[in-house]
This record gives sequence, C-alpha cells and structure tokens, in this order.
Amino acid sequence: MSVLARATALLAAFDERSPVIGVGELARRSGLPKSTVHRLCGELCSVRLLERTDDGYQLGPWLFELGELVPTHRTLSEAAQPIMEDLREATHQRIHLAVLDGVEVVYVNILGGSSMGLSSRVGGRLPAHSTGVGKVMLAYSSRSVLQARIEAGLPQLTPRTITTAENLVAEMRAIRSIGMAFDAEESHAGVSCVAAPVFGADRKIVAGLSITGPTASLDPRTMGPAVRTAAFVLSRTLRTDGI
Amino acid sequence: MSVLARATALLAAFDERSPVIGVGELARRSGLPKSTVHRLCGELCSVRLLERTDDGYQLGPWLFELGELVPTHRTLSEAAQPIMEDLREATHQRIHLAVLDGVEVVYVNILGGSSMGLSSRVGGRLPAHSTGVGKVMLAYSSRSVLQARIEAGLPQLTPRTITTAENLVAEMRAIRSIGMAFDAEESHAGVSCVAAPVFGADRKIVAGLSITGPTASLDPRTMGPAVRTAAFVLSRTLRTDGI
DNA sequence: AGGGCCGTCCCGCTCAGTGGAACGCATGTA
DNA sequence: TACATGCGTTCCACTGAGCGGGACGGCCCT
Repeated sequence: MSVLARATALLAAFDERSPVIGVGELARRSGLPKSTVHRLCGELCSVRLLERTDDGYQLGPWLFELGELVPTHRTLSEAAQPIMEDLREATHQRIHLAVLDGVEVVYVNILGGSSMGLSSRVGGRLPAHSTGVGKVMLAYSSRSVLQARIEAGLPQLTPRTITTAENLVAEMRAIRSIGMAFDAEESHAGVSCVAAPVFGADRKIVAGLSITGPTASLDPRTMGPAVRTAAFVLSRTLRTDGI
Repeated sequence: MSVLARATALLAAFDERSPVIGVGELARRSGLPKSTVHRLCGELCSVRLLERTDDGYQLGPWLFELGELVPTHRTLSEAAQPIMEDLREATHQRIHLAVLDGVEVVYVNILGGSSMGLSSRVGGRLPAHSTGVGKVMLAYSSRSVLQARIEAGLPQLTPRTITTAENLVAEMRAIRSIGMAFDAEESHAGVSCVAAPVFGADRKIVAGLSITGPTASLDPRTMGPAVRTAAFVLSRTLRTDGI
C-alpha cells in the first residue's frame, strides 16, 4: 500500500455524520497504526487537504475548491442551474439533478431549501433503483448497468421500494415507454417524485432531473410535462455546448 | 518534498481553463520529472482522485463528493440555501454567498443563472478589496486581516476598484456605519452589488451575502434592506444551529 | 528522413516513510 | 489514592517504496 492509498484512506474516513475526527478514531477507521495516522495528518494539513481543529481534524476548504473544478460536475451544473431555477420557481418543489456512479446515484445539484425532512444533499448517494432519477438513468443506460445494480442487490429503503429484478426490469420498460419515471414513496416515506432523463451531445444518458415533494402536493399530471420539458431543454443546451 | 506534496502539486495544476491535462503539461506545470508524473497519475487514478480520459487526466468525481463534506462549506451552505432562494425570488438578481480565505474571497454558493456575462463561480476566488462581499467581510474582520490585504497589494480589476490603502480604510469605516457595502462596478464593469455581513454563533464574521446585477437595474434603496434582512436571518439561523 | 513532442516503461540507488514502543496527560473507575 | 484506559505526541532504526534519468515507440509536423 502506497502513501497515497493511506492518505486516501484517511480522507475516506470522513462522512456526513463525523465532520471532525481525532487521531485514534482515524486510526481505527482506516486500519492504520496511530503513529502513521499522526504523521500523515500533519502532512495532509501542510498540503491543505486537512485542517486541525481543537478536537481533531476536518476536511480542508481547498478540497471544496478542487471539487468545484471537477469537469463532470462543473459543466453539468453550470448548464443546469438556470433551468433548475426556472423549474423551482414554476413548481415550488424540490429540484434534483443527479448522475450515475456505478450502481449509485450521486446528487450534483439540489434546489428548494430543506423545507421537509428530506435527507438528500449535494454530493450524497443513494442506490439507483430506489430513486426517480436513478430509475430513469438505469432505464436509458446500457443493459450491463442495470445488471450490475441487480447483482449488487436491491436494498429496501421504504415499503414501496422495488426489490425484485423482475419488477425492476418491467419498470424500466414502462419508463422508456413514457419517457419519465415516477417514484411513489420508494426512497422516503411520504415523498414522491417525477424524473426525466438528460442526454449529452452523444445522445447518451448523462444525468437525471427530478421534481420531488410530499406525495399529497405533487400532481404527476402537471409535474410530468414540466420536468420532461426542462430535461429536454437541458439536453439541448448540453448538445449545443458540446458535452 | 514528500509524496503528498508532489501529488498535491499535480492536483493544483488543474484550473478553470484546463479541465484535462496530459502528462507532459502536468510535468511542466508542477515542475516534476515526466516519469514521476506518469507514475503518480497512475496512483492518483487508482485512489479515484484523478480520472483518465482519451487525451489526459482530469479531476475525479470523488473530489467533488469530498468537497461537499467540507464542514465550513456544508453547514454554511445548508443554512443559507433557503434564505438565498427567497432573496433570489424576491429580487430576481444574482445572489452570492462567500467566505474569506486569507486575503481572498471564495464563493460558496451562487443563485441566479448566468444571465449576464458574470464570471463569478462557486469555488472561485477574487481579491477581497474588489468585491462587495469581500469589502463587507474585511470591514467586520480584525484589523490584521485588512492589513494583510493591503500588504498583499490592491490589484485593480476595473477603473473603479479601490487601489489605495487610505480609500480602503475610509470605505471600511463607511461600511461599518451603515452595516452594508456597495460595489459600484469595482470588480466587473457594468455590474454593481450590495452586500451585508453574516455572523456566526460567536458573533464573529463568517460570510458575506450579496445581491449583484447590472448597475442600471440594481436599486440600492430596495436591495439594501433586502440583503441586510436576509443576512440577519442567516446569522440568526447560524446562531440557533450553533455555528 | 528528420526533428520534436507525446505517453510509456525499465531498473538500480537511496532516503523518505514506516510503525512498534514509550511518554505525558487527561479522564473515568475501583 | 491508586489504577486503568483513553487520548495525542515523539523517537528512531530498518527497509522497501518511491524516485527519475534514460530509453523506446508512435504520431504529427516539416
């Protein structure tokens, strides 16, 4: 194992719930000797990837700046921002933009405060089969991606999550036939969503766009066309900008 | 120089204008031998900090995910998002949220598409003395921060940028007396802005919030109270959430 | 054919990185 | 009070991981 791998293991030890971690805990999480962790943290601080606080270390602000330079995120987010804002203003629901990374969905941009107790956050991950954006991306991806998701298992997040391969395959067909995906409380109880596919310049799927809200206030009849239109516009923008 | 320092130099070689860089160019920018760069890039790819493309390397998506976990950004952005959206909807101008890093401003969140040719982007930097958010943060920071900015020089971005220490000091006094800062085309020609200070739980300055737009359509009489109110609300939120 | 730039690969040297062990210092426990 | 257990920190002898000069083959211009 190289220095970089060790250092990366340290960075990977941080998550949503533990923004600040001490040397001992870092050693435990990464499986590295305490003295090694101690020294590596010092080095990581000196290159501004980590930061010292009174009771441990935390990820450094430079990581945030680097993260904003990541091409996939930046080009996509830049093109999507105005469209998402229009969608937000028109619907007053929560707007999600996500990409697929392996068998999981990664949220790239979210508009619409934290009005309800929704846990989705930019940079967050969820299993693709359990969300609207995830399902719509699976439906328009190559067969092997869907296969990979099925082989990785279909964890159940709510009582309504799709948990069998047959149901998922059937759902994919339905999604392709209507050009959008519905998520009826399959990821969060009480929360539904309508999602549409976003395509890049090569006509391949690159992202999923969705409108999310409390099941009661989310009318698919109006939200469906809205999100599909916005996704079309975004796809066109990407095509002309050449992505 | 350690492995980490070398690897960091490679990451630092990427910027807004060069999302994809080849081995040779990376070697040139980082000052490292080509063979070293080649091997390091391989390692960086294997830990997902970089990604191979057809014509070079680019920052990996994992960096984006890590960046979103950075505490300063995350807590601030989370609290600010709904307030910024309200401000956006009320004014239909561009809304900026920024923090101070040394003598520069770093944008943490921006709402309001790319309607005009504004170059500000999330994760981007500008000299603090030349922007509304920067000036308002300098005004409420300790004397030494202002001093550092003056010693680092006061680069001129537009004909109206403040470029002398005396003018800047006087401006600070004016800002503190009215509780907000005006930027009259000091960072971008034709673009003005009104900024207000955001304070944390310890009553220290943590961020600057601003409304930015074309000079013609930005009326300080209405925008001033709006941005001050929003900044107060955000400060209160941070205080009760304990940041 | 020649020159220049590209990415890639090899391999012997060496010093940077490693981690076990010990330390001082707060805690909580007997 | 004495002990146990956690914390972060420091030291240092060993060694193999990282280093980089140099060579190679492919590509695109003269």
